[in-house]
Amino acid sequence: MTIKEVCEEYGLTPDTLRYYERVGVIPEVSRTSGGIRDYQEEDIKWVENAVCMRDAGVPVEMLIEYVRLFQLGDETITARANLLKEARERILEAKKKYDTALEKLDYKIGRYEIAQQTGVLTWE
Amino acid sequence: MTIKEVCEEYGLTPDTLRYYERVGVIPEVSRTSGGIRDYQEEDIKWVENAVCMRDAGVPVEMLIEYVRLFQLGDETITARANLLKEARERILEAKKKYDTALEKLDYKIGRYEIAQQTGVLTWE
DNA sequence: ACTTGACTTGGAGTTAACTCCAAGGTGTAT
DNA sequence: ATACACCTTGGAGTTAACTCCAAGTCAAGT
Repeated sequence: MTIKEVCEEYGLTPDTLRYYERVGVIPEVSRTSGGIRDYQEEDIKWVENAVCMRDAGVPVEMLIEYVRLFQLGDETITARANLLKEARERILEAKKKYDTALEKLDYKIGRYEIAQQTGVLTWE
Repeated sequence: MTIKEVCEEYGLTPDTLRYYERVGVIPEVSRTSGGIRDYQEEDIKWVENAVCMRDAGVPVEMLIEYVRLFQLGDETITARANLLKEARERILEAKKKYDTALEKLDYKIGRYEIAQQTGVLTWE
């Protein structure tokens, strides 16, 4: 799979994918004899994972650390597990904040709905 | 209320609060005769709102636009309502992605839990 | 063989959202 | 009235995460 195809699949730009590889968000990608990236299933799994975690706000730094530990082998299993748990905690925290904001927004939007009938936004 | 007190209350730095005011994330704050910020209830509501929305990933640009519209008065009620709805949609989208990531993480963490007993991470 | 378009690298540039700094003013406690 | 801590502004600097660019290589079609 070429870099373009992977990008289309996951909604990234080639620059972003190359950047991910360069800084270690994903391990080095397989190449053709000519040096052109040719993503294998394994590579694509890493990409998918990176996209998923980035979409959930997991910092690039954390993904790099995970890949680094992964490449060190089975001794780092505990460390990797801890990293994953930290990521989960962060996401849960963020989600809580999102819910607070949603409540606020729903309340406000409700008030605006009424205001749009009357043309005036009352109280507060 | 001084800038420091507000900061402690909401977990911001004075620089951030002043920045919010400067770029218009919150309207101009009340001052003492000497020119020092003295946050009134009204000002604090704006701060609270800004913090809540920023924590949910709503971009500064969007908050600025909301404040701008607010200051234009009741003609902008529909525009403001639309802005709020857009913010809500974005947050809902983000939350979905967070859930996807959480599922993935929970699955992985489960596998790591097993791996930690055996010392080896099998399959995949 | 030649054109064309996509790919390569290393490095520089951009954007959003702060964060820091210098030079000076304020205000309360000795 | 003089420290002292904290406040002010305008502007510059930083950080994370891309994003763009130049100069060159590769590969598919004619």
